[in-house]
Amino acid sequence: MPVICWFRRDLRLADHRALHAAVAASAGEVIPVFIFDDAILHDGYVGAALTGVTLAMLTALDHDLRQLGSRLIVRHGQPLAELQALVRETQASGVYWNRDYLPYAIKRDTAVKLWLRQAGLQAHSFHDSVLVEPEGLKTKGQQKPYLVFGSYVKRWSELAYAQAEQLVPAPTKLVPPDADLSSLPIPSLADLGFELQQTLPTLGEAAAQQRLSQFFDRRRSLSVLKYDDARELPAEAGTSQLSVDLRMGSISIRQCLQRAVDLLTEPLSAEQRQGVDTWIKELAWRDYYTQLIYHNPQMLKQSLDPRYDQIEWRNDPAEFSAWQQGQTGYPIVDAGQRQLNQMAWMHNRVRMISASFLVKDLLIDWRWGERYFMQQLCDADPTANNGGWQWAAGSSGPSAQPYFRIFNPIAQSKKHDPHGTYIRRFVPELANVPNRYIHEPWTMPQTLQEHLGCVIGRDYPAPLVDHGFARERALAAYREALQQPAEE
DNA sequence: CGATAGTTGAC
DNA sequence: TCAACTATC
Repeated sequence: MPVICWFRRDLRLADHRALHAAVAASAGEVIPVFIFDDAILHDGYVGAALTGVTLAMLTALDHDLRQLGSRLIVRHGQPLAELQALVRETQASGVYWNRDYLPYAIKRDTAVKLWLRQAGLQAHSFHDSVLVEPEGLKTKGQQKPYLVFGSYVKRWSELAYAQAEQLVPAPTKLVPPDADLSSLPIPSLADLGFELQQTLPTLGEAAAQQRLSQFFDRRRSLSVLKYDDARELPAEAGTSQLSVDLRMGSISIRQCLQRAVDLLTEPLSAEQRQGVDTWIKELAWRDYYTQLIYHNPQMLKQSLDPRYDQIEWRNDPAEFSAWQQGQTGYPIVDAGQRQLNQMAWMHNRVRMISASFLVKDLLIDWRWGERYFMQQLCDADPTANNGGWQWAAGSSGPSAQPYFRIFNPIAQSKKHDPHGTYIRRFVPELANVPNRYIHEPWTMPQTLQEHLGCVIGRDYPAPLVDHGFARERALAAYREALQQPAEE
């Protein structure tokens, strides 16, 4: 009897636990299914870039399945109803899937599991998309979920490393679904009501494997061995570029960790070892935020520390618009926002600078920024994005980013883009501005501005706000909100 | 309980 | 040094 393998954010064949188990249970008679869900597609957070990524990944998955003699069955509707129809049509004995930990997904999957059990069918869900599941790691004494990353990560490694030793292979052959089992064509973006200007990277499992190999290629000048320093430089390609693959599951998180752990067994300098360790820590952040939101689902809508929702945000629409378009007058912020608008991706260091600027300098509610990033980023992931924004706002509990630590966009720019390479790449108006002025072009003498054809206020915006002033304003607003006890 | 520490900072 | 607080063991 066939079984259904329900693909969601795990669009690959290698080290896919639900697929592996489904193949074993059915002797390869697996119905691979993806269901477009309007509740997700039109929730106001999902943008053209993430949707485009999903479509490309599905096309690649279908292609890869066909290499094994099978094909992807695509449906569109309410997941429960669609699965019920598919079970009827295929006489499947059950449904297999990898677990997802967001509130909507939990509710959806629980309903599916309940129906399957009541119908006497198999319901099998798997630990797959994270290294350590949210219930898998609690504090020692009280068995409570962790709030502090440092404490979490101390005990995370051992559990995570054990997972990295348990990879399962991709199937080598699959029984094709019945020829008359209907499948929708993979839609175009326009079909789904989206329009995408940006060019996306090459996507799919093969592309993901290539990105992983490149990042771990010791011969390349910017491999994981240089990650500790190189990740801070937005002008360099010093990051793994795997965020989109980890978002859609075109690569297995266990395989990522396995590569890193393998590399650590080789002789490495202290600096190289630090690069690998730091990257592994980034994988831990992913699990940390997953469990934080799993145990505190309200933080998707509110600050984890409710006092931060008492901040009197200014929420100026014109300033928000200027930030979105990369017209704040702060070159590093504008470069970041324009990179986002041009590439549907932004370097992580600049995400932090830009987020801090929106929240602290402009005093705009972090949720506005969170939503815009979700709509624009090709790697948009509710968990990582919410975690990152709450961190920038300082609002996620016992934060190591206290509210009085306010990023200075000029100092950050000098430190992480010292030659202005990144700025000039995305802000062409500033291409001819000398290094001395590139981080704060409004300090250029008037004659130089005119000589360069880069007059502040005409060719490039004057700063939206003075950082020194904005810093004091933010400190006052935060102090005021935090002094008051939290309202219910 | 008391001791210790808190992603990536700024002034 | 910044301000004090809280999570964790």
